[in-house]
Amino acid sequence: MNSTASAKVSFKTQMLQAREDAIIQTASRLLAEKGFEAMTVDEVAANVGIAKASLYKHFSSKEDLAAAAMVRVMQRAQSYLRDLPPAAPMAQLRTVARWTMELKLRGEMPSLPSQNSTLRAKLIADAAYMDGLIDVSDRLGAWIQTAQAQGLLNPALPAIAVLYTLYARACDPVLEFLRMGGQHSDAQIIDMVMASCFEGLGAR
Amino acid sequence: MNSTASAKVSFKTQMLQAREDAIIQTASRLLAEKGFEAMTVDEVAANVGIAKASLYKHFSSKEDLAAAAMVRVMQRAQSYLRDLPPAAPMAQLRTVARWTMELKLRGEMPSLPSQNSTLRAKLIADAAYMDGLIDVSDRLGAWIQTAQAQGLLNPALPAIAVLYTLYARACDPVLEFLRMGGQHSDAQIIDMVMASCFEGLGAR
DNA sequence: GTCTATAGGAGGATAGAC
DNA sequence: GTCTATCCTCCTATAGAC
Repeated sequence: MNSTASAKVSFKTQMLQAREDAIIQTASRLLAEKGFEAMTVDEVAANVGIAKASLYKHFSSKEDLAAAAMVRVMQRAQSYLRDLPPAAPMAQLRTVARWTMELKLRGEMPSLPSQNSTLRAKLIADAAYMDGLIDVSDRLGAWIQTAQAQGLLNPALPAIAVLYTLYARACDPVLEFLRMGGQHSDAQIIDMVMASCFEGLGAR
Repeated sequence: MNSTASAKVSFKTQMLQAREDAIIQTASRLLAEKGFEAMTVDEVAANVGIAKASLYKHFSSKEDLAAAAMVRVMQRAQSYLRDLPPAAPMAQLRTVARWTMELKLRGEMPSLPSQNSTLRAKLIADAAYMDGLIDVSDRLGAWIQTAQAQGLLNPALPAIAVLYTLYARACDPVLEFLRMGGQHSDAQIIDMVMASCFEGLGAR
């Protein structure tokens, strides 16, 4: 192996990696737009600009492709949480919630398959996804517990309910409902959903 | 027409009506369980215990069937709101929110097609559905505005944001997430989601 | 690994007898 | 209106040449 051959392999690998990235990114976007069932592999391939058979060289099934997209999102959340500058737990929770809403409005947040589906089974069996989910839940859970101990969270809510609520708000349809209304900017929409999430619908 | 013939026709009509009811109810349940895309007409027919071709005598397409189920839910909400005993607006809103969560946990609340789908277009073109939606929105909207005037709702939220949030909470995945955890009763789950909805995640 | 072409199968919708 | 049997379209997945 000389350096030229080595560089060539590396370049080739990079090209492949870049293509795979493009596939995953497109899949992620379509997953957010239409959901797993309505998304077709033809559509993903066409958007990337490759033949469907080529896509199947990278991912052995539609479920695999979608799972890769979900893993990508989860890893993105992991690195986001890991690199977050230190702050008070309650502030961290608000920051993270706002970030997920921004992702959602940018069409980069595939909705979690809460409904029974083949994708759901695939994800539960996917070690990378579950590891990411557990890591994210642990980090959020630690902040939640500390914030609870500081008396900053609604005492009627167990930590698990707070965690699930934060996950659900990342996919909140209210964001797109309000955007369809066309009366508010994205920033205003996020402020409103943040307010309803943390302060509640009722007056204080 | 003698009375016997008349009774016979009426009976026959009732049978048809009952079958159509069964079809819609089954479709509604499957719609809640799996969503529109994942639900198959074969499945609905099998669950009702009739042939698929028979189902197509009642509904001319899968979209029509699903739309009928959505209209049914909407009409149910209309009559529920109409028959609600008088109370303070804020109390009404809480009562309605709790009722929708109970429906959701009983598997009788088909999730709204927030994602782009053929069903969505069908519903927007469906007069019965849109009439129901507008009626429900008007009734809730009146309570929301009164509650706002009374200073009982979060002033950071315009009425439309409150309305959309109530709609979204009727389909909140947090309900099923918490149920999957198996740590709480349905009543406790609803109490928690009600608390996070109206009081917010933050302490007061 | 990328392509074209196609197999294979699921599911929406219909034909035609009763 | 209900059935059985079938059509036909769309979509996942693969074969085989380059």
